[in-house]
Amino acid sequence: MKKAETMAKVYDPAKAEKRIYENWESRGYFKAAPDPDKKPFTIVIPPPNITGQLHMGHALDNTLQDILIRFKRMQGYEALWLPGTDHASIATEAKIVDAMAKEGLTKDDIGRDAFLERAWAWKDLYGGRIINQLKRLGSSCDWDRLRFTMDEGLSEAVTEVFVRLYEKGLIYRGERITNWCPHCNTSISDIEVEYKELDGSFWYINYPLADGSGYLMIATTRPETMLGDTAVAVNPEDEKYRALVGKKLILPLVNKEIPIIADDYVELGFGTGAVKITPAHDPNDFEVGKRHGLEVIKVLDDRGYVNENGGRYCGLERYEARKRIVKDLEELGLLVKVEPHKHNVGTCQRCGTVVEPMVSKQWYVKMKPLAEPAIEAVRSGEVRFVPERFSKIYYNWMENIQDWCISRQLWWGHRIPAYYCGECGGTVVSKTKPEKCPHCGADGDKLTQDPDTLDTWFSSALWPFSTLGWPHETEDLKYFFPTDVLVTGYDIIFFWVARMIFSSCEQMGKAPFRHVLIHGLIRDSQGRKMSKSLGNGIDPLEVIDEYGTDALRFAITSGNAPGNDQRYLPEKVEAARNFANKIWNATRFVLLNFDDEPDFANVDSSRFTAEDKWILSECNTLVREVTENLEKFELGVALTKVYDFMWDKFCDWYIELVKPRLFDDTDKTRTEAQYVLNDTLIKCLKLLHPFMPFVTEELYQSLYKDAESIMISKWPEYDEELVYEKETEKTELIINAVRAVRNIRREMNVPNSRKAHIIFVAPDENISILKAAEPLFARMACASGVSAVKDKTGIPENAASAVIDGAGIYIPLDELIDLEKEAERLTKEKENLEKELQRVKGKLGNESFVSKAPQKVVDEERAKLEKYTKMYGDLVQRLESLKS
RNA sequence: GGAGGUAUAGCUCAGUUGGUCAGAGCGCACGGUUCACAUCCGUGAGGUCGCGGGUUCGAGCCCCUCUAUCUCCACCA
Repeated sequence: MKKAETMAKVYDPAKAEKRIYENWESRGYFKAAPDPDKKPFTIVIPPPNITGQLHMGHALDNTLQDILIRFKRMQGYEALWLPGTDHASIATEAKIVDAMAKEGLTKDDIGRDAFLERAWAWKDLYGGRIINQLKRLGSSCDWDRLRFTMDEGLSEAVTEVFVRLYEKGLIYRGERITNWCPHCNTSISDIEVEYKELDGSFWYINYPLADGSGYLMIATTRPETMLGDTAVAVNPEDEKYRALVGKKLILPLVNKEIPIIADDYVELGFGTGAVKITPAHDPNDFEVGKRHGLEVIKVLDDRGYVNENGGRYCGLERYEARKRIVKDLEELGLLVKVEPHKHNVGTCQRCGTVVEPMVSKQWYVKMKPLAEPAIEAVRSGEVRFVPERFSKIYYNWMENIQDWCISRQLWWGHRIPAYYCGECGGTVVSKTKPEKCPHCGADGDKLTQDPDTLDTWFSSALWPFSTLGWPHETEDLKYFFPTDVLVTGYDIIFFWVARMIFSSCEQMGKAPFRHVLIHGLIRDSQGRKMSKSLGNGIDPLEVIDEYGTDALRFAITSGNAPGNDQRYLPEKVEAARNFANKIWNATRFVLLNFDDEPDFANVDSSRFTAEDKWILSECNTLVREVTENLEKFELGVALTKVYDFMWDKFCDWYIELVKPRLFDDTDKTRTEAQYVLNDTLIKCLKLLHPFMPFVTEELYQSLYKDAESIMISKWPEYDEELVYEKETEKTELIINAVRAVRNIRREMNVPNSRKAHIIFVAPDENISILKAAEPLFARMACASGVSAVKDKTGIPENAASAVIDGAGIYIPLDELIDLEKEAERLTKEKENLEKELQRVKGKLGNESFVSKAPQKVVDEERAKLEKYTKMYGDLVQRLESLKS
């Protein structure tokens, strides 16, 4: 029995995908190892969070990577796609804290060790989930190399880098204002703060002068911080206040004296011109305070409650304190007015809580020296952003970079390798706990390690080399590093891409990858960001269940420009599913028309017909273009080309054109048709495989008896032999003729059941071609017969007609013809042609066009002129004879 | 305040180096039960490529102004 007879009429992805994936995996096709005979091609995965669930962003990101990896693997590269997961310290810790809260437990209740035990258990439980979801996407990662940011090797890399940077003076510990999240209870870095515009108020408050001579009015959006005020500042140029500088104010509610100082920071003409200075809770005020030697008084604790410095407000939550303070000021008559005020408030990226700027002692990475080589790496072209415009965003950030706060008051993460001596108070940074304090010689047990952990991005910044074995000089590292492409969304350029680049420049002396392929977001059908709170997220796994992985992959990688956001539309997936089904049926057709054992050994290329050579040549062009597009990361363009070729050229034309030969057992070129069908289809499947791995594999296996797998088959190559201009012209003549006939019949409302004779009036060289195509016209254009003649004598008057390049077409329709309608139709045609002619004539009549445009373009225009003139002449004649 | 994106058919979007580039899918109209596929086939209608300038022999594509819209960064108490 033929294979095709066992194929269902409709492709069922659910049946195939699991089996195929397991086969790939068990045969070890995803594995990569250094091979001196091959060139490496490496991608490291953006490690998903262990707490993560696959979402559309992952689907897109990983599909793109898989396309590149599969393409390169087929091209003969040693293609490594290195997978892994990220411990995501703050996100994971928050989840575990939440889970514990349900049991009525807090971190402090169970202690650090027990907490970490829970965290690891969590990782074991959920860390694998996302991996299995990635597999359902068809991801061809080398799973044997699965890494985790907190596994032993990567932790070693983290410590190594920390110590190196510290020893170089690029990591320091300092007391500064940091963004503090009172909910997560940790410091966070600048980029972890998201600004949201919120409705707030401006409170205008009178601070009494100490000498009782009046008041100084200030305005604030955070009245509770006044508890920590240690001065009021005015601009030194401000005439209004010049006399007050140096005088004292009584800080209301606290009742202590604070000075009036002059500082440029205060902007003339804004607000009241006087600014309360709270060095402990505002970055600008902190700087002012430093300049003026002001006392730094912290009035809030880590949880956002007023502390003992807040006097009678001590113990109040910050917003509760705000209310009370405003009320008290009002009672004292010091509150002048309240104005509504919209302002941007920093919130915690993770939990959304309003961030409190607070002075605290944290570890920082000094960024300026690290940024410079990282900027240079992009400027020199060592790293290229695709699309290029994202390098601007990168520069913009890198050139204005602030020091990076890397310590977190969390437990889940890499512990900071710093030790403090209980004897002398000295600090030691060391890969392992020192036996003695190097400062005072105190015994090792006097040394206590910093309780804090590192920002999760500190470890992911090392990902491209830590996963390959660094700091050890491994074979993998030598072979696979630097990696080739990093694929990620633009939302993560600062968090990750930039940090990988400077970390790699610093540690490896070169950039970690050559290309950064940036993609956009997948939004909902209305263009909104998919989010949990909106509940508008689409689960890729559900889409896969319904339409298949290939359909999803197709839908999200076609029809959008690199770096642009796209909307998720179910219709798109549906169209993609239909395409998978289309090629399924095309293959089924090809197989149905094979003999049991098609013997391609006997194929004689001299027996190839015009349409054979046409499709071979078109397919050859396709191979070249798709390969070029993929090399340039123009994935969507590449995919569209394969789609158009397969559906339009291959299915709608080539298959239809060869049907007469296939259905006729005695046809002398039948084997050649079978061969070309097979050859073209296989090339197409290969070109399509990176995008739609499952269906292409399934079909490839059907076509090839002993095929191992399409994913390790050889990528098609452009063949200079396969260029057939003459045959292409011939075939296009047939195609255009068929189209024209169909058009006429449709316009004339001729039912398909009514067959009609077709008369072609054509130059000698086309006569035999058209005549020979009689069976095709019969099949494809409802022809009862075809004649091809040199001139119009003898053509019945009541014929519908059309003019194409290379032939006049006449269809005698007797009673069916409506002469007026026919004339109308031809007049429309004529007008269109006139327009074209005018355009071409105008161009060629323009002397500067003829002299300045490339010869090729001019020649093309001349050929057009000739063609159109001929067609126009024919049309005019036809119209005239109609009228008479 | 700074930077960037987008504006093309009713809808969602392509358009790779300026020269058949005015396209696709969906939708719409009309017609198709012959043996690959109705998840299909065929035919067709629909756009002065946001406005206005400029460069060029030639611009959807390059430059400038403007309008609309989105995003990122910074953030004045």
